[in-house]
Amino acid sequence: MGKNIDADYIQKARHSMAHVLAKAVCQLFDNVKLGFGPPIDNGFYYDFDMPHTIKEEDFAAIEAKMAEIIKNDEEFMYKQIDNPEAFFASEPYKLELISELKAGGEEISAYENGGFVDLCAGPHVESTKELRNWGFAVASIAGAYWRGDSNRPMLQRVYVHAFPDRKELKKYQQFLEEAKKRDHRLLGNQQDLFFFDETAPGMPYWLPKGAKLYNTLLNFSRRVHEARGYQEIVGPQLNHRSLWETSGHWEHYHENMFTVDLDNDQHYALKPMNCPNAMITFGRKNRSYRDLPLRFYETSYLHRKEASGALHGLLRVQTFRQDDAHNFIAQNQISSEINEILDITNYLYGVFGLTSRAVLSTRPLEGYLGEIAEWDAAEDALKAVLNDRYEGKFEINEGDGAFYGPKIDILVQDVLGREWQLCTIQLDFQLAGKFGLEYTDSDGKRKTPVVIHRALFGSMERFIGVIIEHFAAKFPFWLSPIQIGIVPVHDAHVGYCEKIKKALEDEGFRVSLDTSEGTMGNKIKGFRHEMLPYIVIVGDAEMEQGNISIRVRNGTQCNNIPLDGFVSACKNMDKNHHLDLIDSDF
RNA sequence: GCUGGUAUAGCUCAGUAGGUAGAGCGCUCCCUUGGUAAGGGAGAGGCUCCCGAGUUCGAAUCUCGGUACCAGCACCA
Repeated sequence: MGKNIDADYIQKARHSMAHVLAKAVCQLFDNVKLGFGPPIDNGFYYDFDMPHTIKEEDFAAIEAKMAEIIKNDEEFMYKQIDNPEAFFASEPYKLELISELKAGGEEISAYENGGFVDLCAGPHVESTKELRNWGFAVASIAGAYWRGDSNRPMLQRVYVHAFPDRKELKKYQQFLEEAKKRDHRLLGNQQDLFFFDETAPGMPYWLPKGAKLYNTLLNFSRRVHEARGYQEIVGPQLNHRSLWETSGHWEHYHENMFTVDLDNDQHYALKPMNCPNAMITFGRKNRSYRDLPLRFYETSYLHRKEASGALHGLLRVQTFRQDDAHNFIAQNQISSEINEILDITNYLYGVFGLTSRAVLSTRPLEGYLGEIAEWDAAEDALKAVLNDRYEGKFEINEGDGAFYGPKIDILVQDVLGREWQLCTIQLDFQLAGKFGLEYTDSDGKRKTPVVIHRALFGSMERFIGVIIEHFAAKFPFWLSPIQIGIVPVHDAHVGYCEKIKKALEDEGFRVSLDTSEGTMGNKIKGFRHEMLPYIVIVGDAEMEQGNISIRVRNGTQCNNIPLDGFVSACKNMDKNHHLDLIDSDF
């Protein structure tokens, strides 16, 4: 090819291929109106508006037509259009863009390949010839609002996977297969962790093993926060609407709240967030500057009514718990407190082997509350902290903060390189004031505290969904719902197995002994299917020597090792949250 | 909420121009008493084929409405 395949070239080629797709679709179907066709990470898409509804059956024909166009060696040529409104008269979406471009004083440019002209700023590859070795496949079809606006028409979006050669496409498709196997909904069902019922959409039922996982994680979070000076509180599930009016939720968040209307015309709502009750709790007493930072940790159940199409396994639910806290601080404690919170976050994510990056969202241009000077000071403080911690490598989303204060979001990458937003740390200059909260400063004056809303795992449900996929349900020892399975070679060994089980349980481990009928091979199969970290196997040889043999989840076999050596290894993994299983030197 | 799709045994799925449903795995029982991911044989499971209404002599199969789920969009922890 002789072309330099760098990221820019790939973008250019994908975008060129989007034109090929558009041409193919225009040739195959009648009355096609064109929207946008940009390149994306795994290829490109193009939005169409047309009477024919594209179905999966159409994919092959589209691919064949695209291949034909590519084979034709069509040159991409810049095309001067003197009267774009006339030229694109039958393309309403393009006309909209043209008028906007003109209003912005920008040039109207178009590209042509093989007689097909599309409004486009370019650049493109020289000819479809360059796309000959590319691997591409129509991936899916979906509805997408014109310009992402739910009030505007919905177009048909065709997604195409496209890579510089067929091998890479294949590799990407295999990656998708792998991701599919790790889908937490699939694994959650296979591993008996959780399920959903039609009568409670978006509200998971936790099965015994899932509940074990959930509680292990929650208790870990509790211990970490307690050690860092957080105090756990538990507020009510249901509050009278007057509370939500004070906090502003009744006005701004009503659509997302499950409300309860009583016969006596009193109205309540299930809490969608913990903050208002934390405010009430702070206000219960006179507070001194000596009490700050005051950190209330809370993991209550939250309920949020979501658009039906938004629900997605554990990653988007309607009832969930957070490792939530509200930190009340003085103005001059912002830096130190944010630093402290980022410390905890890094520690927590490190335990799971998750890497992360930070995004700072700053003051919105409109609709923000408070003084600009206060915002600027806070943003400078946050930038300084992030600069220090991430060596300048963090993103800034200008104007994307909440109306009440700037925020830091942490995005986490899992082993497959996919990114999830879990953690959010939000400064709030407004809420304490709404509740009339004050503390007495060292100079005797009454001051309003700054509040930090922060959830580090985010929602426990979403976090569990992410780590199920991250670990492919092969959890580290400390987190495994069942840590050790025991298999007797035959019935005569059951008594010895029971002794081992008791010894392990006395040390606090979660153990399962299979005394059912059936071959040991089947029992081992069952435990392996459950992804248990260790399977202890004992028969005559082990009984004689008072030892055990272990089958480690990674396939390693350790024969005739002392029980106490195994126990201390397990204790070590539990205490230090080892990511890997110890498989030697017991 | 929007666009398109799916809804049949515990799981994965097949099926019939509309005439009271099948496979594999799992499960149960019997035989096998075993040394590390499926030993052999037999059998049970759906009788509302997601729910409701309609068409029809007859609907799980057709039509309409609803619900849930799936792929996206929008929204979001």
